[in-house]
Amino acid sequence: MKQGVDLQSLVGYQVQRANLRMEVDARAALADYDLSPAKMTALILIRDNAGCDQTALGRALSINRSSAMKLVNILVDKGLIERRPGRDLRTNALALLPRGEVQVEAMLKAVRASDARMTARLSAEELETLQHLLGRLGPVEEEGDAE
Amino acid sequence: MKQGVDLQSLVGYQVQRANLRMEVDARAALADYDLSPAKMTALILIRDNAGCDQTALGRALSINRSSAMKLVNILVDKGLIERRPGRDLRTNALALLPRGEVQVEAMLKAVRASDARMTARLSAEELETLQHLLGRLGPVEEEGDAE
DNA sequence: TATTGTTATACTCTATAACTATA
DNA sequence: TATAGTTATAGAGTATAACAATA
Repeated sequence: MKQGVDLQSLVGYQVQRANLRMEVDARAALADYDLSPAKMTALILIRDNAGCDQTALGRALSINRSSAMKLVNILVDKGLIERRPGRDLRTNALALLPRGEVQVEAMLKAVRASDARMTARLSAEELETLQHLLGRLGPVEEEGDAE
Repeated sequence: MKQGVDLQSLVGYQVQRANLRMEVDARAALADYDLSPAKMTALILIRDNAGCDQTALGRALSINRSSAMKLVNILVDKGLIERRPGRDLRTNALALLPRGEVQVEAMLKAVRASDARMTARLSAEELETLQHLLGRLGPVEEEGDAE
């Protein structure tokens, strides 16, 4: 199937295809844990930001409050995290439970192996370049864009 | 919200975040057309592979026959493509209609502008490097992997 | 007034399973 | 037997809208 110059020349398309390949492999690496890569990310964020609330978690994942709620419910039901009293009566403080810590470590091991295999064709220097360039993809504020 | 070294060091995570940023912007750029970036991709593939069947289109998009069916139905309903008799009686030959051609051109213009804005921080050389590195992300066949 | 959590509902995208017609 | 299209159904992930409690 021809892809043509129109698709090939779009960086967004290339990023999307690369992401799909990476994600499929990472998902397979996590199959034993019944958690998607995104849910592993949530666990790591909760671990590294102990006591954060659901809304902040959602912001970090680029999902809204309601979606974050659903995600947190799933992780709570699996016994990986816990809702504790937060900084005021509206707010939860999310905490990773011991079982969650163990699971995060195991999942990270599996995902790191996937990541290493998928990036094996790149040298250490190329990897650093790739990460640097990816980090610079983003909107550039235009003339009238500031408020 | 701290992201921590565990996430930062995963190339898959960086690709996913970059893809999300690119996709949000491209989707916004296509808002006038009521078609997602993926549907635009489908139109381009049909245009550049006139007469292809649904299964081949699905393969190119990494979706299965059934999902490709749904996608094709939507594009047909919008009057952008057409199912024509294929190479045998089982098969459709997909064809972009004149209205679809006009629409693809307009959408490409919008998406190219989005892509240009999102990559504006990178030089031409850096862009080429990025595309090259992205293209090399993928599984490396291991010892016992061949059949 | 603004924010957090919550619930109900709906939409998009994809998948599986089964069927029909054709090869 | 295998393949293409089709249909019904289901699941994951996300969103919007509304509400209660709290700030």
